[in-house]
Amino acid sequence: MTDINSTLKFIINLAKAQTIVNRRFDAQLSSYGLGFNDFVILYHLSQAPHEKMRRVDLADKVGFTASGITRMLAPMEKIGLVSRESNERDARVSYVVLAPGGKRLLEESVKTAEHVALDIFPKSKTKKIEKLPEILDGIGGLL
Amino acid sequence: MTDINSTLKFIINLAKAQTIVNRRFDAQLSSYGLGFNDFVILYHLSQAPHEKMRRVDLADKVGFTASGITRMLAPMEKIGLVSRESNERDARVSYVVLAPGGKRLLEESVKTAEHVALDIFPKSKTKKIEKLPEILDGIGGLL
DNA sequence: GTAAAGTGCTTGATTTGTCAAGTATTTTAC
DNA sequence: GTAAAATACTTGACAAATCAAGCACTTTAC
Repeated sequence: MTDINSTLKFIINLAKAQTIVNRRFDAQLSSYGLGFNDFVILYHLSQAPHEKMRRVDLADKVGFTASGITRMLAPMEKIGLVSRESNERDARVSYVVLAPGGKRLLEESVKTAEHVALDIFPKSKTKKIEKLPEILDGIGGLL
Repeated sequence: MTDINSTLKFIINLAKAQTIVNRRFDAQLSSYGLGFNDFVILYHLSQAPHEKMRRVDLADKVGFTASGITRMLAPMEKIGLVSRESNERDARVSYVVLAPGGKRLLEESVKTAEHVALDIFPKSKTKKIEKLPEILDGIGGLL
């Protein structure tokens, strides 16, 4: 019967919740040609100063590896959602810039995304959720 | 600057937390030859009556598709962690049974898994965590 | 100033899991 | 009792993301 502590149980639940949430977003956002992660990338870019970020920093924000970011960005670049800019001081870095197409698409899709979010966590739970960030905090930074 | 509601922000954080947590478990459990999801499967089987489940029910518990379960179980079956049993009444179903090897490995790895969990969410947060299941509840059932 | 270490990014090989479709069986409804 | 719908599972084709390795450039330390 092997039982486990409540923290581990919580993490198992989190994992399950996550796969379900992800599927739901992907389904709803697919009409814009976006996956959940694409949406998240566009969102983070929109928050960054000058709407651009180093790829490494973006990876860190999203919680992916650098290589994952390279792979995700390639098609987004091809269809004009993001573009590339270099740094004069440091030839190693290349910025990802939110391109006009990406900005437009983000604006179009944000309502849908918010709707899906509220559909998953109904308003009644919103208050509780606002207290949660402190719990997730230790893991890897938020926002 | 496109801002989004707090529920959507929470979900974005959840996703990030999840990928980080997952990587951490995989890293620690790899010494047992297990991934996080393998561990979760063994755990669910250990909880089930007679330590067996229909594949469909297991998929549901873990939050995967039926096909995902088929794929994950194949190698576990090969190395003797789980085995297969059929149902006399219904020839469509095949049970997944926790095999002795799987039971042993679960017992061996559970301490490590709990340790990782507490490492991620320190004891100080355990009390708060215990209130969380009700929030995740709407998503897809727990435990 | 130059060798060693560190950083930023990309690429090949692989793993993990999805979706859509297919097979086999069982249940429903008439 | 039989046709249609539903259920359980598997499979081929693919998508998404990892890791390990490599390349290019920069920083550190001597």
